[in-house]
Amino acid sequence: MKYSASKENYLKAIFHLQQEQASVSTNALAQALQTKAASVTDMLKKLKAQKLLHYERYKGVKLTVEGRKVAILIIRKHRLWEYFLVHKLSFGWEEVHEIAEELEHVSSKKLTDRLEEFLGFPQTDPHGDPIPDLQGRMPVSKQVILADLPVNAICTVSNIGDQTAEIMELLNHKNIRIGTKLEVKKKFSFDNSLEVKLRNQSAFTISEHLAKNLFVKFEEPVVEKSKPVH
Amino acid sequence: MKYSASKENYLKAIFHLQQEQASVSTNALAQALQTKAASVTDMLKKLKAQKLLHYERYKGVKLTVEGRKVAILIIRKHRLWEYFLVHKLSFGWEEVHEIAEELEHVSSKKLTDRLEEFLGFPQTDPHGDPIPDLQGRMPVSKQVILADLPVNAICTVSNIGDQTAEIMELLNHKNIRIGTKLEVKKKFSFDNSLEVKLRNQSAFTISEHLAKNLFVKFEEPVVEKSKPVH
DNA sequence: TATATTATTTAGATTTGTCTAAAATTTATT
DNA sequence: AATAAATTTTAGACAAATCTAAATAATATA
Repeated sequence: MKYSASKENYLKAIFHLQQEQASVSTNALAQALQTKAASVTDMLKKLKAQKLLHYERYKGVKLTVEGRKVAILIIRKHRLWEYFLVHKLSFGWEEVHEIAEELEHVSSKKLTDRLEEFLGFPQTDPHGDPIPDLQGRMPVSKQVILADLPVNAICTVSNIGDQTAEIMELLNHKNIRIGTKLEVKKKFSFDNSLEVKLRNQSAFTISEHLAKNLFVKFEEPVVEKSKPVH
Repeated sequence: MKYSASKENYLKAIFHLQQEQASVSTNALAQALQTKAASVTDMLKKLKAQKLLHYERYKGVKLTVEGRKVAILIIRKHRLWEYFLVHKLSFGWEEVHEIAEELEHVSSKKLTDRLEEFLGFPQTDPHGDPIPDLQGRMPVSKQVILADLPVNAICTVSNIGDQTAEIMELLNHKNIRIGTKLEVKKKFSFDNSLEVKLRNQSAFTISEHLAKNLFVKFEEPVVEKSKPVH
């Protein structure tokens, strides 16, 4: 079955919002899709008629199994194209989202699968988000928020929360990207800012806001084992 | 300026039809776009209002300079994507047209230009059609129809006329593609069929219909120079 | 040239996705 | 619990792109 770009965007938005809350409200969708609540209601009725979601008026929506499948395949396309744009066409990671929003609606399944092969079956997109496989299985990455790490923790940035142009600008400036290794040097309880250090660089401070938007893979701090004396 | 996929398709179709006739009729467009004449009339009015074409009722249409520019940029995108699909994703040349019809409407100019660079600035698409450059200049290839060649002529296939799945199927079967060298062995006036020969292959017959759909670059037949006796 | 045929346009509908404004429902607050 | 506030839905409208059927214009034919 083929759905309009607009419908695909609704399904995708619902999928993402469902990560936070099991049931998604009309208003939340309207905000996510930059449209009006009335338009959302209209569309939900159509998507319900197509059995892509469970919806009862005033109750919010959930995707059906089918709706979820469609959403994941869009996300798969989006992330594969992002990977292509960054690693083959040398785009900056902060500029690819918008273009991928268009490319993800190109329908050919064969194209998606060939693209994946051409890219060497990447596991995550340039923002660190996992790429669902062609059966629509998406690895769940168990990552942790940078803000939650203890002092002296060493970690690798694996994902960016709010992928806005603003955060990307800041991260570029601070030279932080997916895969960057960080060490937490100090935490200030006054404003919850923390001081971090990159390899071969002096430490600098990042705000609580930023630290809550950086997902990392946490590696246990290496304990300086004192050499046995003999 | 950004135009809808539908409008872009109209401009593209008019451009192609203008290669044949200076002025394009409503019916010709309806047929090319697989739609009804009434729908064409409606759209022509809108495109005229946007100054993309010259149109007076009952008189047919021509693209304006602006309309032509838009059309060529779509064609540029179409052909670059076709090249990508064949040379990077290993698609067969007969299956890429449909996918490129979708990809050509992705708007980012930067994407198109980066793609062109990534592909190494190809001059023609997999069907042999020239790829316009980023200023919208398109090389005019002076090719000739295979049917018009004299006996003994040697030529290289440079373009396919009607790029339908049907002709592609036939050409694949006969092992003819862009770049294939052919020698015209015989011409039969009875049905205008002709016998051709590929390198290292025995001669076979092709129909007039096919011969009129194969564009070739003609090389003067090599005259067997008798070796000087001494 | 008058008439038949074909091509094109107009008029009026339809579908998709959106909107505003008003009404209905749910949730929060006194 | 009654009322206020917020959320959600309905009703009615609109723009884009399409359609059918009828009307009009251009072209071909007798």
